[in-house]
Amino acid sequence: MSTATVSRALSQPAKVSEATRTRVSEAVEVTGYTLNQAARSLRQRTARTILVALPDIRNTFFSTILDAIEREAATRGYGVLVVNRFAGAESGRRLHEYFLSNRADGLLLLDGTVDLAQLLVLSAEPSNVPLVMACETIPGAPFHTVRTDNAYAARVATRHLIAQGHTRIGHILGPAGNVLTAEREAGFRTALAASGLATRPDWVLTGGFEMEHGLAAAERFLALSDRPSAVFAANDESAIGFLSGIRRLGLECPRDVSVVGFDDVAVSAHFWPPLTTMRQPREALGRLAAEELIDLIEGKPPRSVPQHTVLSSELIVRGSTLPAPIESASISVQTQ
Amino acid sequence: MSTATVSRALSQPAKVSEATRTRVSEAVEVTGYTLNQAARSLRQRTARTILVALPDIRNTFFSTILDAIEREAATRGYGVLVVNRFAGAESGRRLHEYFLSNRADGLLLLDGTVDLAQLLVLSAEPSNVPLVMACETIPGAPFHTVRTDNAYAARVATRHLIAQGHTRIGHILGPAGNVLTAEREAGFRTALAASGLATRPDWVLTGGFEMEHGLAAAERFLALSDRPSAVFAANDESAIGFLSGIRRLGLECPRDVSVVGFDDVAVSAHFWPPLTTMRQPREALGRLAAEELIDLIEGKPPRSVPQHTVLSSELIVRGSTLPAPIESASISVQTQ
DNA sequence: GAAATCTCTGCAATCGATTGCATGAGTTTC
DNA sequence: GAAACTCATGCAATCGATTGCAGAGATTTC
Repeated sequence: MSTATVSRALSQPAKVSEATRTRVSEAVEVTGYTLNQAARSLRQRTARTILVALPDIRNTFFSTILDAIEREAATRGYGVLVVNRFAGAESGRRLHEYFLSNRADGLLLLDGTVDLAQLLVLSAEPSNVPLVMACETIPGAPFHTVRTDNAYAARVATRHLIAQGHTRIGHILGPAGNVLTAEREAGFRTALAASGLATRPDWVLTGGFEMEHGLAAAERFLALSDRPSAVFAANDESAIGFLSGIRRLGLECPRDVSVVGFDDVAVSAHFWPPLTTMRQPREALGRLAAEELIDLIEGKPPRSVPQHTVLSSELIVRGSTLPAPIESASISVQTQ
Repeated sequence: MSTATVSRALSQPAKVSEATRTRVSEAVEVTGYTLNQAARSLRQRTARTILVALPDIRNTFFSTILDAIEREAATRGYGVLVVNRFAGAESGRRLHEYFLSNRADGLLLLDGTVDLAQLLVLSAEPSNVPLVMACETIPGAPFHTVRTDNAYAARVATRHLIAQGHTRIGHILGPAGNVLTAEREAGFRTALAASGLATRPDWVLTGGFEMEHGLAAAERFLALSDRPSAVFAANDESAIGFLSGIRRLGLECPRDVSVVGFDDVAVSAHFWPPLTTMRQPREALGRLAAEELIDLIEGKPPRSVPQHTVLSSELIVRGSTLPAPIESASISVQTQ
């Protein structure tokens, strides 16, 4: 029997006779044959692998999404190559190295701080690398995206504080230069403006997506002579760091300040106080992004126009937010 | 110029003349040539990729280790394929699929619940897949390992409670069938025995490595008529879930019960109360495991005897443990 | 019953980088 | 100056699965 027949028996069973198929499977069983993926990749110009590039895998937000991506990819027969801490000077070279070298068939990019020019080269002729951005996107870039409506969700979070009577509301920013930071800050400001509330510059604290950033923000918060009664943090990690910081310095949440986070990572429900937060549909984000990318790779249906999937987040109210204390409930005055 | 010369110019620069080398690099620059990894893999029977199989990437403990692995692999020019939720019925087939198919050159296994027979087949003739186990190992299995001394660390954690005067000490187990669970329980029991303390069966609570498990353990803890004054939890997640659970049910740590965790994940320092815990050197675990595996793959030096690297953990004392309350300090009676 | 059609299989080229061997040019040795 | 040697390069085979094409045999059509 020729190798051609064996190949067909394994890859396109419909093309060979019942008898041959059986003989082949028996032989495979006996000899323990396995396909050489490298040879197939070389011939088919396909790797059955996707590359996932993310900013920080240690962050639970991303690791949950990676989990979902990996599961979706596995069910469709794709392997997942992971590149962590993607942003930075090296990212261009690394992209180049991975693609056009047949290691991966497509790129799932979870990092919005990558040089757009590099990405455009990659996704255009002649390489034409299928590319999907998820979570963090680059506004206006011609790629398929899967994300949540961060600005709207930030508005919902802020409105929750306003609905509780807070009028003095601060914000802990995400990392500088990150699109999520900008979107969430914009939503925060929109919500305040819509209620006729002022945004005080010194109540918008620089921060980041890690607990240490929230901790540092707490120190600056404590140093304020006139403090807000509520704070919206750009994500749960910074909220947790912030709570940790103010507690060390003698304040208590929600007695002295209400806090809303963003993401609803696993620990938020178990923290003390349990964290009120915007829950992002992380499992769906990862799954849909992987689906989208693999559809693109497999070219069905051929989509020339970038597809934008926007999922929505959900407000989870827990113990870290309470109605504003009486002395600051001057809301009735302001809304007249 | 022949393709052979180009190949040599790129892979073994010493073998070609200065002039040719320059011409090749110029041509590469101009044409934007990149190596086809699939072709190289096919010819060299090498993928420059390692496979990392782990039980749960969402767990920060593992995601930090994966971060370290990825960094080490990247500096040595290796890609990282990730397979999550590895254990279970499918693991045998998946191993088979990935290896012997030239997708990866070696396996870094962070999951001790995989069928040993399958692994032995994989690592023996004729496939000879390089294999390193890290964190979770299989006792007695002939593989290189990188891990911490869990039993000893558990003893240290328990001794810390004993040193604070606790005599009534409970334990929240890890997941059933996990080697870490067994080692940590053994260390716990050894420490108690060494101090002449009894182990009460109803104080050893079933648990797991997730917060929900700690939460469930808290309910069983609360149901006890006679409770321990301190608890050693198998990891930080279960400790956090436990703390969350007892708080919901009206108890307070460390007033009513002291708690020690294991791992020192990022949130433990920021939790309330800040968690006393055994810090595992996660970065080193990941880095050394990756180094070990790649050395093995590259065959230098050829090691026929499995190498066992054992790192040590460090007790981080924070606010979740306090000296035993007076009424239970009947230690003087017991040690007489 | 001849022609047309269909089904299955084999032949051989192909993907692109690597590498053993051979060759020719240049250099050293005695 | 001939022999021995070094060095750089090219030739051509190789890795293993896939696939266009062709041909053998079976089946259907008129």
